[in-house]
Amino acid sequence: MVTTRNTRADVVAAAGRLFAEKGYHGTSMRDLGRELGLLGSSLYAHVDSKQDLLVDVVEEGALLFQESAQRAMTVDGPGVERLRALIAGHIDVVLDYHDVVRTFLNEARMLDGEHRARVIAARDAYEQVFREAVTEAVAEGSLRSDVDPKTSSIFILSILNAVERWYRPGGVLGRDDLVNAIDRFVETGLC
Amino acid sequence: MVTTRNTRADVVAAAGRLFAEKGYHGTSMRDLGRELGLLGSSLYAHVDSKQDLLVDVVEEGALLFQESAQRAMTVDGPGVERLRALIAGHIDVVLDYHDVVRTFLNEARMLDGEHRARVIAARDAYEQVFREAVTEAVAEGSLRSDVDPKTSSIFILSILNAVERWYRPGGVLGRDDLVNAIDRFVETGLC
DNA sequence: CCTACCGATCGGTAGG
DNA sequence: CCTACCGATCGGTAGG
Repeated sequence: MVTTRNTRADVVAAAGRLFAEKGYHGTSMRDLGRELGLLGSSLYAHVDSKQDLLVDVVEEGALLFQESAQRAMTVDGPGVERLRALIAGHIDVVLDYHDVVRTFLNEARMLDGEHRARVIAARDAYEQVFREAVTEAVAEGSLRSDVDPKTSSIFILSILNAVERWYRPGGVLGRDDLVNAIDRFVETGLC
Repeated sequence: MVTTRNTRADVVAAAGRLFAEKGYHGTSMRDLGRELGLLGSSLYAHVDSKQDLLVDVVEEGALLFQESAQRAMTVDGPGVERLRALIAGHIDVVLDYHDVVRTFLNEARMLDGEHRARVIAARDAYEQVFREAVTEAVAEGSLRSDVDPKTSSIFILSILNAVERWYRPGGVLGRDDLVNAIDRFVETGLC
């Protein structure tokens, strides 16, 4: 096996892993170098600063969710179907980009003011897509008329984002089972 | 106003605030000293190590949730009432001990193996109380018979724990409104 | 990507 | 709780 040179993408991916596991401030550039088999100082051939790596990882996360929302909104049919597509798409992102998502959810607050503001704006826009799907589903009669789209969207996203904290692939609960369980819980609750 | 000496409890409380805001690794002992109006080195008159402070804050959080669960389980009547008491109690803890809860939820993973294991055990025991309430509520017919107590409890706790991330007191949504909205969402969903 | 290094800051200690 | 300090580690740079 040849040991090949690392690309910037390799460095960002490794940063995502370590930031997810130990946090941004709990990860040193020397830790990151070790993960890639080089010295901490060598990383500066790829990036200008440690903060740059956090920016890259977090913006990748924001982009993944944005793209997922765009795909879900192309689903035609009733609003409740678009809501289900948003849920399934979110779960896909969480499970397929576990480390990026963890860093996006837990470490974005470590960004400097300007970048943090952009991430918050992206997150708000993403939440807005959920609200619109809920609003449509209420209007078409798929959901109860007294449902508040804002609060409901927060509750749905709370369940979706927490998946990163407890779900482990390969268990008895498969991905489709998970999505179905969330759909069911969201649509009919426990009664 | 007299400037009085800090107690260990003051130090732990300030640590909770800073750990919640900037993370454990993002908070230095000098930051913490500044918060209390003294030098970083002076903190060692109160604690043996920085890790001790994290242990104190996180174990306080674990205790608060444990006590809340114990109170909720004294509620007699149907299981669904105990579930509602668990939900209301959890929200009280989250809103009354915001910083402790944030640190408990986000920084416990920074603990060393032994302490982290204890916190995980406490969290599992707490979740188990939710499962039992759901199981009883299913048995008595308050909740659907095909409800899975384990997954349902995780979803409920996902909503409850996320409150720390978005809810701000003093807004249009009061504490009782919040609890009622969660009860409604959990029991009947959006349909 | 390494060598060699920088000033700053880290958690923590001895002694008062 | 402060003074004075410790060795270790931090993010980062110059030059190759």
